[in-house]
Amino acid sequence: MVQQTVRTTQKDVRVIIVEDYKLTRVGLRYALNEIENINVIAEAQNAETGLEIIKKEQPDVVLMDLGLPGINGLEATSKVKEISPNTKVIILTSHDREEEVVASLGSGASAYCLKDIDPNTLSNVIKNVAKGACWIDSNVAHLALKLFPKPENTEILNSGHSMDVKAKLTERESEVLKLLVQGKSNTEIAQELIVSVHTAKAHVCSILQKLCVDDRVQAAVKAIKEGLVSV
Amino acid sequence: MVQQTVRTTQKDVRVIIVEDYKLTRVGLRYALNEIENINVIAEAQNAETGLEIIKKEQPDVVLMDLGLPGINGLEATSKVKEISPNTKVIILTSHDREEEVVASLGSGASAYCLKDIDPNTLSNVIKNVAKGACWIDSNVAHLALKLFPKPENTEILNSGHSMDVKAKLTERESEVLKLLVQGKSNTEIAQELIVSVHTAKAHVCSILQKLCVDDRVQAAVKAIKEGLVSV
DNA sequence: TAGCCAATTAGCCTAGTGTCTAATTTGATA
DNA sequence: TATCAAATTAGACACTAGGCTAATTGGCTA
Repeated sequence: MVQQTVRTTQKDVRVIIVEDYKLTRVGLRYALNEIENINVIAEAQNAETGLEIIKKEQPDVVLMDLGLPGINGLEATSKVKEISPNTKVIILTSHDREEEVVASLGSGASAYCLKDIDPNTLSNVIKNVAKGACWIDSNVAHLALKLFPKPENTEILNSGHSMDVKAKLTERESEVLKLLVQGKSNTEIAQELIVSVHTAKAHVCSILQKLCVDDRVQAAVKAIKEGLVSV
Repeated sequence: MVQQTVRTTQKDVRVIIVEDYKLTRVGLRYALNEIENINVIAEAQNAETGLEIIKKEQPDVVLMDLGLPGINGLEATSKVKEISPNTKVIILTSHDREEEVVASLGSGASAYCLKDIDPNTLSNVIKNVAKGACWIDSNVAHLALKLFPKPENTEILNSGHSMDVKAKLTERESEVLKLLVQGKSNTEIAQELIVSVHTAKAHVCSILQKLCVDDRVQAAVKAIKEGLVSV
């Protein structure tokens, strides 16, 4: 099978590899340098030296191992985004633990690949991530996707159907809920909305009833989980 | 440029297109049927008929437009995951609003593409999404990525460096925090851990101090935001 | 026009919260 | 061994929260 890709004016994606195992490093470099439009400009076997090079070179993409000695891949990823904000980070690891996937993306990574990825796919990922895309390996994607809040009441989006179970909050109640999630007390909410504490309490009370929860902590958690407020 | 892909034993990815504009539908079908290993088995111009076909055919992938008449693409995506859980949904739209991106992924979509995607990339996305991967278009990926909690204290993951600002929670405190986020009162926490209320309060108190917050609502919100607890 | 609902306010009462000081036990570390 | 941190418990105190009843106002609808 032959795929013809027409990319005439495309400039090279400049890549740096940070990986402690020499064998993997060399293998990666070899595989990627076969690919047109990808240029591995440097390698590092630990985060410290990797960060130095990245600061100097400001590459398009960094391939980052998670299990590095010293500063680990996660911390390194955060640092990369500090010292070279336009550089995209692709995590390349053999771990498939949920915490690591989520933490990686939270640290600023744009992609998460397991090491058994085929080189062809990896090269496509590199090119697309360089442009800003996000990619998560098929073996762990579900772990990341389940984090997104289910839109049960995003009024803007649904066409008036469904909206079944939960009674909609009034506009005022939504305002109160937002402040509640910010950790404001009833007194603070009252001050912010320029109403009496009694009013604030009344709103909170009906929010609790509508969300079917017992107290404001549960209300806050539910609001975040279901995307009722923008976190 | 020529990419050689070795996929001898790969079976076809069965695709259904749900899109109201005939022109786009036909164009998509034409473009995708050019690609090896992708087989567009049906089209629908609205969600209702699309869902019927999907229920019957149980395809590998659905290409879903967001702006459908009647049931919209988001609701349709949720329904797809109900009637055919193994079918992956790729959102194909021209919208780039944050709410829609997040709501799509929350509704069960595995990928979000803008309509100006090049067919070659789309075909790669289809094949990889069919295997379980997640893909987000370069123009909107940042909107989704910023949702992931920044891991400021994921002990398991960091190598002992940094850990600067916030004091680590003890094991017991983490347990308490977890219950707190579930909306449990101090009394309930005490019962669950088989300790006195005083103990529970003591733990909560030190959690508040370590997280630098004033009350348990803020603690819960912070815990969720920073991924200190699995939601 | 009558009725309903959102929003507002008030008082009251019980239960829960957060802070403080103080003390004991246990396991790990220097 | 001496010391330290974590976990535990207690009492007390000032607030805060949540539930209840009740009343007023303004806007929308049957």
